[in-house]
Amino acid sequence: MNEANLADAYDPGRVEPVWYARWMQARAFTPRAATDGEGETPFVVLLPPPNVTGSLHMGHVLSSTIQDVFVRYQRMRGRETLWWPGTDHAGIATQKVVERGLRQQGIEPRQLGREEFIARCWEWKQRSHEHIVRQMQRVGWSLDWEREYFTLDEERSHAVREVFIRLYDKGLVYRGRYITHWCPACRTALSDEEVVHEETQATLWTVRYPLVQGGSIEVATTRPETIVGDVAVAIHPDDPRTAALVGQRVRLPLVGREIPILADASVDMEFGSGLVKITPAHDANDFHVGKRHGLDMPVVIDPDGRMNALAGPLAGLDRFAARDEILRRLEAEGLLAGQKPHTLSRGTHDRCGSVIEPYLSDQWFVRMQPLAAAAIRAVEDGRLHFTPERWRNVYLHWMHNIQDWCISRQLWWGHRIPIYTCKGCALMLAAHAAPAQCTRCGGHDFAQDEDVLDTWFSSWLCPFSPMGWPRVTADLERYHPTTLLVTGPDIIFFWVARMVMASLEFMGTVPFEHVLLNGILRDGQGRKMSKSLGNSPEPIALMDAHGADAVRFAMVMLSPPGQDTFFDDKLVETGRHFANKIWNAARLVLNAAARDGWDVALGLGATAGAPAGAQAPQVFQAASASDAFTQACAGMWQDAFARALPAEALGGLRLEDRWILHAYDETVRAIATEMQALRANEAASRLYHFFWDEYCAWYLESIKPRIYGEDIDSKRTGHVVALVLLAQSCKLLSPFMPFLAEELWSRTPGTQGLVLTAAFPRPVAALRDAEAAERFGLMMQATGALRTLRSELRVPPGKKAPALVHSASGTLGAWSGETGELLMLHAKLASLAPVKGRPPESAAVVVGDGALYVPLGALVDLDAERERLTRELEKADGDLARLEAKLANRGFVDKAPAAVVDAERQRREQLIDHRARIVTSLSEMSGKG
RNA sequence: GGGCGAAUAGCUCAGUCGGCCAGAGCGCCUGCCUUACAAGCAGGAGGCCACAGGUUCGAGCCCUGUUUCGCCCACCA
Repeated sequence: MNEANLADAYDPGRVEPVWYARWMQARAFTPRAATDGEGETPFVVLLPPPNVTGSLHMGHVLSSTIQDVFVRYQRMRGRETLWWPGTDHAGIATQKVVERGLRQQGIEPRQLGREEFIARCWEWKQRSHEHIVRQMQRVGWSLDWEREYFTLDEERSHAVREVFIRLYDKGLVYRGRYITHWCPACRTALSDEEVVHEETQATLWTVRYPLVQGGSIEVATTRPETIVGDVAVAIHPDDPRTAALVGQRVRLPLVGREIPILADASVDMEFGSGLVKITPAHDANDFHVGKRHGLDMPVVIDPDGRMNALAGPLAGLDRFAARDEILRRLEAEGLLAGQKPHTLSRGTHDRCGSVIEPYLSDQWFVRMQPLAAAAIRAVEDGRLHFTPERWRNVYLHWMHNIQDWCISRQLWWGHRIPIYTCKGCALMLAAHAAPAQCTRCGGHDFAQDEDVLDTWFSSWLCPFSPMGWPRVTADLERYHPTTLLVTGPDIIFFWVARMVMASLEFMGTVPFEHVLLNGILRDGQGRKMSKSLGNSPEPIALMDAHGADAVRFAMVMLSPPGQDTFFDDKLVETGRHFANKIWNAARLVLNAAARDGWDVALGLGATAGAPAGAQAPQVFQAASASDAFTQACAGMWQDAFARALPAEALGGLRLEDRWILHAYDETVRAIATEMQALRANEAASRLYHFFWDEYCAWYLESIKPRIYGEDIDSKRTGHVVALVLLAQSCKLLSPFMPFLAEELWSRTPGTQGLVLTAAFPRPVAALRDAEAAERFGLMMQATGALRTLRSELRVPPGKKAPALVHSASGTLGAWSGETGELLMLHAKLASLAPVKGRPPESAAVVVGDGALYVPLGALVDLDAERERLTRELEKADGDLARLEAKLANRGFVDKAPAAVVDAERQRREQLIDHRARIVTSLSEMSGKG
């Protein structure tokens, strides 16, 4: 029990902090054998490992809370459930953070040396890890921390090396000198996926290249600074100028070097001047031209983005400064023939935003096509599903057009490439450790590759590396493949697709059965929430302000699968209000029962030992310590939901009891359906509606006279149903709002253990009661109509009005008993008496098979009432006309399903009746008024 | 240049198999501090379901086209 008191207003800050530790203590997140007939296959979810140096952002909160909802739901259903946590070493991100920290201390990272630098990274990782784990626990995620891994720990490193070695030996990993994306700020190569392309306004310059034989040609370029790296000028073979130009040479402006003009079909004749400069070392397209024609490939830019010695007068300048400089010089020499604005798609590094430099260097690659083939089949033959389904096409399109994966990074923090080169004969061997002896020359001296692997080269093993692969462990056999992966569509290529390939290659199975893509959170302007934009609210601060449960509920309810969500702090208030509502409803139910004394409230004998008295919350606590009481309650809960309520024992269920139990059962069914379809948002909505509108607004209001009244039987039944449904609601709420659910569960008598391990409610056929649903529905409808009437006629809220009821069937049976009593309560009626016809000077409400009349007395003027009735008549006429037209349409009557036609006919009868009674009311009123 | 998504109340969004009068939260207006809750209760206003055609007895939903916005992919210098 927490310090929060049921007498106080809800304060999540006092309720939430204690529970996570209790759950851990109970080892509630480690998988346990299935119960409730929940099959043999465990429900396994892999947490997308957050960057260890990062901190939680709203995207994590959304995605992982959705996971938690499914995990908690399945766990409560009785399925063996495992949600596997881990953190990612995040190569570039972490290295940059540590570098920045060192520079702030005046230390230049590269001078520190590799080993020392890595040691600093580990220190930083240690601190950072603690921070992010605390954050994850704050949100309440039910992860099995006993199985936590780190993508750079020893076991994962072994798996990474093993995978590299196997791929290398199979010829799927190769080293080569190719153009790759290079980040000059991070001084490393990148994969295609790490480059974001954006449309940019640039300039297309036209530069005059003098022909050696005299005259000149014009060449268009957006990158004049690379002129120093040009090795040729290309023209399309079909260009009419080809015959005259090919074979000629031009003299490079400023540089003076002579280069050939050659023909290549990749040139677009329509673009620019139809002549293109070829810089193989600094342009991907030019690289291919260079390959085709066997050209030199001089690198003129250094890894840090500055022009190198080959750039002559530009040497030492940053590439953009060099651009300005060369333009100035070209201009001065009259070689700049023109310039015009030009939009181009420019690549930047997704981590640091620097403009990518296409760069020729030696890198390691994974040959992807052989791996992709299996990954395509797995989706095409249905072993792997996407929700929403359209993402399947995104995945397949990428797979079909897959490019080789550049996996080497010129960094220190990461998995060092397990390649050892013999210093004697240059033989390269892939191995877990330095080989003792060279297999070719017998040498003993080896040098390990200096580079590390792309972070994703460890992440793509997550479906099996946490389980100890390549060792065959019990966990590997039991929990691979996993069941569900929930993640954002932005990492389908980075991660999802690659995991599929890795699992198929090394495990022979898909890594998971379902992929649920959650939406991306956007701010009010539609921008993706990101740390760099600073437009993402700080989740912990949000939880401090509103409670973790509130944030969780809001995120889940407001984010349908695969749809981007515009997020606003205000949305979280919906969750906070709901939490508050739940708390207050529990206060009402628990305190009311306690006030009556638990023995009375629950029909236990006076010997049960539950003290009665005024100190409600304490009474409640003391009561739950009583064994006899606890057992009695527990039995009752069980009876209630295993075999329907023992109605007689409770003194008989009243209409509202039967109705709310029916509504509860409907909700249980709906939630099961929605969860099955992976629509957690819909499940949350159903729960919200049930608890707020049905349980609180109608049911609890209905039973107040009973639980505050004198009739013991009636009181008792009300208490029991209210308490039972409170307990059941705690279970329903637990996946979504686990802290509050746990707190209230612990305070509800008869509950045992933790709610997160309680059995999730299942539908109970015996609770269904169509008749109660119909009668209560009628009462709600009449209440609504009477309330509107009161409001429109300006009856003071405190004033109770007498009402008369007329039934067309003549029996008045429907309104004579419980229905009438409930109506009097909700519509604030002083009395409800039968009447044959419409009394004079009364307002009428037409409902069901009869009408309700409220004598106006001196309350209102008749004109207002006449006006109101006239409006209602117009509406009825409109409805009727529309319906008549529909039924007069032979096409509809002949072709629509019989049930639909019947329903419409029935509705017409009702409407005719309804209208007639309005007309009667009006004419009587005219007669009198 | 290709592909995908969105367009529904003032705002943010649901709307599942085409079938009652299109819903919710927030905001707005009116009235209520009614013994769980003013973080609340009751009532209300507010909609050419982007536009134009089509299919159908019937369309927010299916088809075709158009417009606007967003995203992804792509080696036009």
